[in-house]
Amino acid sequence: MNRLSFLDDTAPSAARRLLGCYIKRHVDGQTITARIVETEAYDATDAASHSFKGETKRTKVMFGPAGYLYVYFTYGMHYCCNIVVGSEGYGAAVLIRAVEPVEGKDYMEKRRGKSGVQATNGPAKVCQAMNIDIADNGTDLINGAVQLVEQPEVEESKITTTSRIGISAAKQTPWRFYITDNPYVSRK
DNA sequence: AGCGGGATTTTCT
DNA sequence: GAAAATCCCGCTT
Repeated sequence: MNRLSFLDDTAPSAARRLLGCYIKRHVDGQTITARIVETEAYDATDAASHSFKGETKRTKVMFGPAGYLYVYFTYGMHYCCNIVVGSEGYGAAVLIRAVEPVEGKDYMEKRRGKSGVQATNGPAKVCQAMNIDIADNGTDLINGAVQLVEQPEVEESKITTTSRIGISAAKQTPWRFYITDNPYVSRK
């Protein structure tokens, strides 16, 4: 087992557990670190998930083992990144919807052309800020240019659970999680 | 503060 | 050919 064994869990459990963890990005000769503050869970039983209708070329990474990065392109101009969770062969992942800059805040604000919470309070904003695109799809989160660093679990009492944003199917499923009162959360 | 539309292209039917 | 796990800007209250 590796240090990311906590990802081998159901998508909603892993999504809760990922709150507070760090994403480290190695790019342009520097290290960028961000704390995950908002997530959404998707799995194969879920009509809103890319994996719902089975594996395709696009969702191949989702069906692989946990601990890899799943990046997809959408709306003709945006990338969103997910952390693959659960068993190999089962399509599940957790969307990173918002992060709080820990290291390299200037780099992120410069790439975004925005400052403060506007730099990283949305899934496509996170990717733009951290310079993540389709070339990073399938990255190993232990050894790759994008890494996941486990942090102490966020207390259940500090986590808010809601329905997900921006989907048309399974709108009621309460699989969105965020750190209550964190200013970088995309929306209440 | 809230609503509505436009941008822009990959992916799957 | 339509939809898309979004963002930004402008217009109206």
